[in-house]
Amino acid sequence: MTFEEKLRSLFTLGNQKYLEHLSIDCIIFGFHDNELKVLLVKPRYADEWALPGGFVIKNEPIEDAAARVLKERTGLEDIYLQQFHTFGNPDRSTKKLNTLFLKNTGIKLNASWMFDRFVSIGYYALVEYTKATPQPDIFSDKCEWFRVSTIPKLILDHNQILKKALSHLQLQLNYYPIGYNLLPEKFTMPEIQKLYETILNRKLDRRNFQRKINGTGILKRLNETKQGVAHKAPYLYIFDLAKYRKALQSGLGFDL
Amino acid sequence: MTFEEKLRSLFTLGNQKYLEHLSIDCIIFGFHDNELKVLLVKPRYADEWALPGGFVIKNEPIEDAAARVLKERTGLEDIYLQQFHTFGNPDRSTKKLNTLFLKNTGIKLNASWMFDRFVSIGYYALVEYTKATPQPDIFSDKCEWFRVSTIPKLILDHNQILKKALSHLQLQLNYYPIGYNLLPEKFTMPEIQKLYETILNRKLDRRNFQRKINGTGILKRLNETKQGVAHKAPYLYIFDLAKYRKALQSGLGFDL
DNA sequence: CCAAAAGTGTTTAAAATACACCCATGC
DNA sequence: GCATGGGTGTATTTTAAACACTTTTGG
Repeated sequence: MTFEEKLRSLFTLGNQKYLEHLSIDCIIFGFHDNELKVLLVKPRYADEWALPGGFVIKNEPIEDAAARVLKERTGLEDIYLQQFHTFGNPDRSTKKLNTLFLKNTGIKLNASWMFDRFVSIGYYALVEYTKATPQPDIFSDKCEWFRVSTIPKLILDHNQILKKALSHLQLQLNYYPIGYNLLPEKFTMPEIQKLYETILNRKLDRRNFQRKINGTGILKRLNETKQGVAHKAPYLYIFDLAKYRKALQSGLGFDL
Repeated sequence: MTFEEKLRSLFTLGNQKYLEHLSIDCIIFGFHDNELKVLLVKPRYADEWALPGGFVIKNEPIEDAAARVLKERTGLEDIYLQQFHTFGNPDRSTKKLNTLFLKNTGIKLNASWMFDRFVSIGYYALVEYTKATPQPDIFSDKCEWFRVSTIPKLILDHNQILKKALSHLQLQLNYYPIGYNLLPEKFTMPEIQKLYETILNRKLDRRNFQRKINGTGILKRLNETKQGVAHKAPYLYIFDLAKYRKALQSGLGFDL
């Protein structure tokens, strides 16, 4: 199938495969250069960027749909995805965008399920920046990381969605462990602290942070230090996966 | 329109008015006799009870759809509704129930949008038990309050949905004020404490509770005491609505 | 040898918890 | 008059927050 055939098929027959009116938006967070990043796509012919999204296959659990979107945009699997809110204003429609898109692609269509209003279920994921290989979707020509601190105006209500994901994540930090999938396998205490600081957008006390994070038992210190760094070499840590997973389920009650 | 015509129309033409595959479930909590109650409906010809639900009109915000469900089942308006989760397993279908229903109503249909899988957005509300007038929907013959502590087996995943609503509410309790819409206009300190105890399902210390709830500033003590009660008459309180609403937005950070 | 970052404990303040006596009312 | 529930304050424990000096390494 050519690119154009694929597109035409999606616009005309997509509703045979997917649930109409329903979409998934994934907020894919990464952490790099001591900054929190989020993965965005650039729809062709559009001025604004967008959150990666997708549709729900008719017999597919919505969690699987979210995981599918994540995999398609990053290549990553088995990542913890957190549903945080469903967005359903009646003006959530990409009709304009799609019309522009079709016009530029030379496809003529009067109607499509894709012109309708969409209720979108929001999920966020925390992934290891270096392991993700950003891949644009069929509507987009780019897929890139953006610093959360400098997000441009996005399509529709995507800025709001991102904001809500972030504040949900900030709350979540107090109850559930994060970092696995987001940090390299071995990492240092200052690194994980900067991750927390970045997400919370404030400084934390080194000693207090260390005490608390150690108190959760999700970290194991190795008898290695990070090599090739200036100044004193920090210890390397890894996650204790068993305890990490347990804490994901039952929470770990501490405040930062 | 007769009842049967209404029904037939809904099953055959409902998808012209409503978004397909999408429903709303409302967990309507009330508080009475020092117990937390939840409003359930009994679908005709079914063995099990269900959460009150509804559909989303094509040009309607999903929040409005939830408010509509709440109003239709209780008569109540302007109640705070909290979206808490969206449920989307592919086996969420009431096809069996609907088939049984149609069979018993003498309506013959081969297909209907109502036989499909539904993704359901969950909202919960806290309402004043005495002000609600339970009203069955078109599919149901009963609509009644149940004690949260003794909920029977419900249809589909409704038990899980209720459980999730409750645990969401319990967490919410630490961040946002509750009680308005749930308690009578004037209420006593022991009453609101029992409300908290009921939701959290554990005893709280009288004095500590009083200190904390007063610390939030959302209560105003009246120069009246509750009349016609045995023993020492407790003071009456009302909510300071301005502060209450402010706290609803910005949170009030205390733990119980 | 010095600047820059990491390792480590203690002190202080705040918050949560535990706890006991007096008061008013209906029976 | 007594049993029952409501009103009120303090002492204790726990938890969070503030804080400083020593160690290591690269330049």
